Amino acid sequence: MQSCKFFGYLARAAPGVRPQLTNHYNMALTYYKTEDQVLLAVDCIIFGFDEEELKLVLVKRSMEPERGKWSLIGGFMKKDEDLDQAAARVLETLTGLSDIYMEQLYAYSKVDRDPGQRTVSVAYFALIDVASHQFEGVQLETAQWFPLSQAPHLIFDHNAMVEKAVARLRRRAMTMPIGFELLPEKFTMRQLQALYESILDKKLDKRNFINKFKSLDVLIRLDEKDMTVARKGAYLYRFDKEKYDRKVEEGFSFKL
Amino acid sequence: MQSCKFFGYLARAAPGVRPQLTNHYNMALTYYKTEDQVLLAVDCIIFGFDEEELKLVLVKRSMEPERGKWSLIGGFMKKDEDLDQAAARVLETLTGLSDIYMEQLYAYSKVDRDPGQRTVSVAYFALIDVASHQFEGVQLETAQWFPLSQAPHLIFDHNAMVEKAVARLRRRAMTMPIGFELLPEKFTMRQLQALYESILDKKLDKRNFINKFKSLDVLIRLDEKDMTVARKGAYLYRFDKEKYDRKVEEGFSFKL
DNA sequence: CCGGTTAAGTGTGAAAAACACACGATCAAT
DNA sequence: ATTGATCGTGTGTTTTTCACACTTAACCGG
Repeated sequence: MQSCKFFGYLARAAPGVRPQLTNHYNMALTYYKTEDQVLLAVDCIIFGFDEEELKLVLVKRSMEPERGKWSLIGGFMKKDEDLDQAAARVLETLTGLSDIYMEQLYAYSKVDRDPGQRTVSVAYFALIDVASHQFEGVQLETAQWFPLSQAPHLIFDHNAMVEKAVARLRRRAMTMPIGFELLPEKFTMRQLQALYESILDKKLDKRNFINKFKSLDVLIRLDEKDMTVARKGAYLYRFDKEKYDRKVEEGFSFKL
Repeated sequence: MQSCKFFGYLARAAPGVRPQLTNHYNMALTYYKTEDQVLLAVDCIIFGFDEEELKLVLVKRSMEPERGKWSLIGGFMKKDEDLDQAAARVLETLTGLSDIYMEQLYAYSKVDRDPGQRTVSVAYFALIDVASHQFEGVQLETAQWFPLSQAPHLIFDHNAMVEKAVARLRRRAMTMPIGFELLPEKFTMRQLQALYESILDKKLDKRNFINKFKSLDVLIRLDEKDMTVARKGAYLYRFDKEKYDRKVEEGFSFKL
């Protein structure tokens, strides 16, 4: 945006001081040096859907102490990357998955949240379709899908992170037709409804649901049918990303 | 929650390693040492309302270079405080205001967002009633209220922060009767409506607005009238925090 | 090949919420 | 006493939401 933004924080901290051009750099160094630095972690709440229910990935700690304790996957942000990149890297490193929908959730910063060292953690949540994104790699010997309702106690403040992520996912689901990230490319209405039911944790009426979605006009009904699911077979649908994006720009609302 | 959470990140980073109980601490130190630390800043978007329109506080940088550039108020988080505390401290230091509604907004982390040094900034937004919270102190020689629509270009990514804060405020206003923070304790319906109109940036119908709020049942009409505002005088209302909190727990929705 | 079984697809009417809309009341100032 | 400014109020219309039950297609087994 601007060219020289060097004294942003300096200006605020010492508004009376008027440094000369000759020593900007030193002053900044001096100033910054007095400030504390902290470790910045990212933790990922990875939601998945597998035709039945909403799940999340947890990793089991395999060593003492705390053997048997579960945790979100996480890692530290490096100096040469931003938080989004760190979250994507952590996800890829630990699951082999890339190009996944991720969204920043909240920064957790309680002083004693990590007894090891002062760490601030920024939680991210990710959405993936379980079936079409099988994990690869040994890292995940310890990782496991948990049905949301059966998630165990987690270390640190990870349970709070999960709760907040669920709340966010729920709000997203109710206000915009998110959730396609959680389904395969082609899906049936039944699957979509099951997804919404498990996100919102309540039963929805079949007809009202389909009507609502039809009126949103972001689905394309294909000529194919999924014959495995019923004698009669169920139409497959595809998400119309273009129409969706156009509607997002127009700022459409959506209520379930 | 649990007692010994020490190896949370270690476990994830090196799942194959199984440290002995005797050297937990050293291993953790070694591990943590290899990770980068960064400066963590907080920047505050301070919204205010003064009977007419929505404003925000900006501080003018008074020294070269960048003289005349505006910025949000901000500062760095210290090791012995969390982000909420840091935000409250920054707000109090620079404006003398304490006990103000604040909410974490988003963490900004682009590598080059602050050319001075690698800094991640967590934005907070605050809501205050301009009239009953006059600034004190010299610090604010450089601070100034700006009507939202007339806010200037800001340093770094501060404009993006403001945009996001406005979006959040708008969503809040539409889904829960927030905004009482922005009004004096007693207020007229007209003021409340003017506030909502300036948050949502559109005209609302007087009768529908009052009906909507009446049906929410979180306002108490006082016997007093504000006679300055019209010949006839306008009823004063008070926010019923108890009822409101009860409703929030029941998870009420609200749409404007 | 025919009847039985299973899940899919489909539309309407009632209730609730949202919206548009206009005029009389009050009091101060002149 | 008249004027002017602004407050306060209620109803009818439209839109959205919700509840609800039967027919259809295809496979399966006898």
